[in-house]
Amino acid sequence: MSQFANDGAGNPDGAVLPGLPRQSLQPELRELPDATVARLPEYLRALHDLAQNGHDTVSSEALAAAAGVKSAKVRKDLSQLGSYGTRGVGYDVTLLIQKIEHVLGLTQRRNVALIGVGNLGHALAGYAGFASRGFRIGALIDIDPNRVGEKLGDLTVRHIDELAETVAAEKIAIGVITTPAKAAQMVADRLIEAGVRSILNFAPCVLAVPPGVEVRNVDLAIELQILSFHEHRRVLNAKGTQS
Amino acid sequence: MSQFANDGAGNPDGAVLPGLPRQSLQPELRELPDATVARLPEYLRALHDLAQNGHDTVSSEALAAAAGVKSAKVRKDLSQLGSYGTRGVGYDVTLLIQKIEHVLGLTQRRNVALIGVGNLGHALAGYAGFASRGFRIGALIDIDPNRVGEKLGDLTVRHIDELAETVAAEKIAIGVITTPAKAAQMVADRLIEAGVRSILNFAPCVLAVPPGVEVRNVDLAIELQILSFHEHRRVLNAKGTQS
DNA sequence: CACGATTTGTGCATAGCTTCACAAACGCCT
DNA sequence: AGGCGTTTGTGAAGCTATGCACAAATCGTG
Repeated sequence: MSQFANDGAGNPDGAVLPGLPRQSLQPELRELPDATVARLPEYLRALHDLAQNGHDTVSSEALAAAAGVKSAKVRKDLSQLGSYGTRGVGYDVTLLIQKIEHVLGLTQRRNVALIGVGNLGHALAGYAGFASRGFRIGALIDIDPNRVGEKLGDLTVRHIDELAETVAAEKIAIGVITTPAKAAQMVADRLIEAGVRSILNFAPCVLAVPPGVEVRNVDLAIELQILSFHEHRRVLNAKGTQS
Repeated sequence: MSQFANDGAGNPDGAVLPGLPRQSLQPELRELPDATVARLPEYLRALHDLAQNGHDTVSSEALAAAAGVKSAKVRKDLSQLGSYGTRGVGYDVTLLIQKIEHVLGLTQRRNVALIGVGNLGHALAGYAGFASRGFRIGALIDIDPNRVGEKLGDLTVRHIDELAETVAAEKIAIGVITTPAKAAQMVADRLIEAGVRSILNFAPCVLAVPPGVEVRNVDLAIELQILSFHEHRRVLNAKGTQS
């Protein structure tokens, strides 16, 4: 497996810096609930839509509708940022966008390396949504010599042995793993060794990483299986009620 | 937007059939906590790995390690299934696999329609992970006449106007939306009208759907933004402690 | 300037999830 | 048979997140 203890990499979990106080401190260092952090990007997306549609201000009610949550949640989340809405009016859209982008650290563009240029890797490399939301794909990496050298847009696929140099040269902050599962741990280890501390893992496996490294997993089959459960449950319930 | 009230489509939420009792009933109809349902697929993946490596039984401790969670969680989750582990020994791997697959409704293969055959759609169409985990891509749909007719593997891209017939003919249970955001709501409406009640949405937007329809959202940019937050936070903390 | 309509910010209750800790159950060995 | 080490299943405690409900603040208008 790996030289690291398994600290439970994954989205559902995540005690974040358990030693620190949740309240007070400079607003910069205040601990934010994970659930809130996960929703801020959704608000941000909604706010950008609203801004595009010419809204200057937005009420928690309206923002909640646009983001698919309840208004109380919005208010509580935003109050965590020490945000300045004005009572009777709502939130200033552009101000709120700035605030959220600041908290999420999106004021500087972050460079992403994509490791594994197969099916999914290709798709992500060509996905415009990254660039438009504050990220730049700064490197494409693979282990297959046949793929190395291939050009995609203005990037050339490089070999994984050049990972460390590439990470340094391109100031890579985030590694996206789109390799088969059996290669993923090795890739993660190398990324971490190269100094990367944020990993988005599409491989269907659990990565063991040392503390301080943040992993988020996206597993498409798992999503489908969860849907399958509800689908299945509907059928059972239907049978249950009709008898 | 849509004719439906926004019920808060999204992963973090989801009150599931609030009216029903959580306990007793036939074990088939017992309500399962959402958090548990979300983890069952992870256990399943780990169990398949273990089975492949020749393990006959597994302790909650070992399974927890393989799935990246704590052992108490595993035990509680599995006890929800009324699962039969044996004390002093652990869980029978193949039995547990069967049990979980049964609960998730994976005993029958489910057919998936993929709407939006762009970058990401192509990648998913070619992704072997679906087939190997109980799903079959039964239809490829697009709105662009230039893409309609294109062949991918043994499937031909069909026009969205044929969606309803295709859903019926191919017994589609799940719709996967990989269109641009502005088309997603329309696609969702059509899917629902055609009888689909489970949607996996890759478009960066909130879908409004009527009650009884299950939506799961996967937004890659959001995952990156959450990572960005932690990255940013690390820097702030470093500055905070060094002064 | 006062009033009414609106909307935020938040204390509090509730619900849901996680973790601990331990008794009960099991297999194995003597 | 009995004792020992192991491991499950679960009650209870603690923690996090959600949602309600309302006081405080703000704007517009007469």
